[in-house]
Amino acid sequence: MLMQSAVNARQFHPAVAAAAPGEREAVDMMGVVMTFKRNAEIYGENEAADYLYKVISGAVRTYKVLADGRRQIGSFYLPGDVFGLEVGSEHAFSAEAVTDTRVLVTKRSVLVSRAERDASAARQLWEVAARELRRAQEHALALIKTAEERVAGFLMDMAKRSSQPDRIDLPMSRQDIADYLGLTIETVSRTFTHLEAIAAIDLPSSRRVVLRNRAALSRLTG
Amino acid sequence: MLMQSAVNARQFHPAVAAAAPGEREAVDMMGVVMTFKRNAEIYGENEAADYLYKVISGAVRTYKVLADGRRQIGSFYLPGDVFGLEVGSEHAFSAEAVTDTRVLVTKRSVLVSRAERDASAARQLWEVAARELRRAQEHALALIKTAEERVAGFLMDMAKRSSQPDRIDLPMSRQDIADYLGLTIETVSRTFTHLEAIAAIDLPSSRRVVLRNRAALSRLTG
DNA sequence: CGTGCAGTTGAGCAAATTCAACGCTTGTGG
DNA sequence: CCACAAGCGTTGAATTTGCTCAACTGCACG
Repeated sequence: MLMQSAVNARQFHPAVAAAAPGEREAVDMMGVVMTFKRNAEIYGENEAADYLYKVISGAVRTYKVLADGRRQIGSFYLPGDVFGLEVGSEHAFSAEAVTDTRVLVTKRSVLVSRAERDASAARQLWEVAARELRRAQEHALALIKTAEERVAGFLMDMAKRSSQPDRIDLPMSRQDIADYLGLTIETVSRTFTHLEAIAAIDLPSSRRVVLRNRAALSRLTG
Repeated sequence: MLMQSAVNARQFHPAVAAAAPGEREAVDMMGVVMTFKRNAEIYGENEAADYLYKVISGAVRTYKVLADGRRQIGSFYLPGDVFGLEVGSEHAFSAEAVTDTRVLVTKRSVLVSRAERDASAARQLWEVAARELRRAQEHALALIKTAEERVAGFLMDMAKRSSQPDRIDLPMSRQDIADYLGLTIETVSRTFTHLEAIAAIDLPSSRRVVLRNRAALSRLTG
């Protein structure tokens, strides 16, 4: 299988083709596993959207940079999440690894042509797009709220996606959170501190959050 | 055709079935035309999303109301725009007519089953979803910007969708615009006035905007 | 043991909101 | 036909929220 993907290297992601054989690992016939170091670019805005990605471990952020340097993070993707599906032929956002990350990479055309034959594959593809739409809608909804509501909502969302029910290990920096929520790092930091002060959360370390009072937190959500 | 839709009333929108024959008009086999008065509800959040709507004339807003009464407008739909397509089985937003509005209503299942046979119909359906996703992403992007950037961007967007190149007839109130942009009516009003003061726009009346300096406006877009 | 990065905290400031008053248009009833 | 109420929009003043600028801490890594 590994040898076969070497033979078919041209059908995979450029970085896959370039990688030495030992750096990639075939998982099944649906794609190859790639690893990205912290902050490494996975793809760039306006690049051809020829591949779909599924996070195996680590975390990914998609983002845009405005003309004046402001950065807007579109989404964070955690293990199990699929990203890179675009409505057009090009990526609308850039994607980077937040931490060292392993992703399963599959050629989009393979999935699309399979979807044309297999209704359940088509439905899966639709599901990915659907999730993306819902995410964007909820993100827009969050951005009309106050700083405290945004941060509380972010934590609730992360908790829901976390493996442990009430503990969150944040893979991303305060700057990442700020750029996702449309706030400054200072405001995010202050809000974390404030949420700790009112006993809604605990902050054993800056990247670890324990939900101490879910009810209070969800009341702050707006 | 009109009589036939009367016979098949059960497959149409409840309001269609309830309407007297003279109040609806069949356009083609894809659906029936319905009219909604200013501020009339077209569908509600959490209702079954069994129909697709295409604006013929007028304007439509989709929105959610938060627990504390704040309203977030998801989108405005102008003639030619399709709305009501949801990723799940229920509407994520409510929809209302902004002004007296005529829409073409089609049963979703009809389009879906056609898409299963006809690839171009499938592509059209995908296109509608794609536009919706792009819209939501751009909306989120707009909401991290300053008030002036949001308003300028909104006007540029409306101008792009307007029939006349540099003149916009706004169908919606300042409150609608404010709820769409995540601002207050006062801030929207002040920003309009300010844009007029710097000669970026003219305001012959409160609902009419003339773009006087597109370059200045797009510079303010961020 | 420094150096650099990430995060926190404080003080002052700018942007947007809130509260309030007022003008204009529209529609309605006397 | 006029008077007046209601809705919409604008403007002003005070207040609040979040941002900017700046200093400082803790920690990891060379």
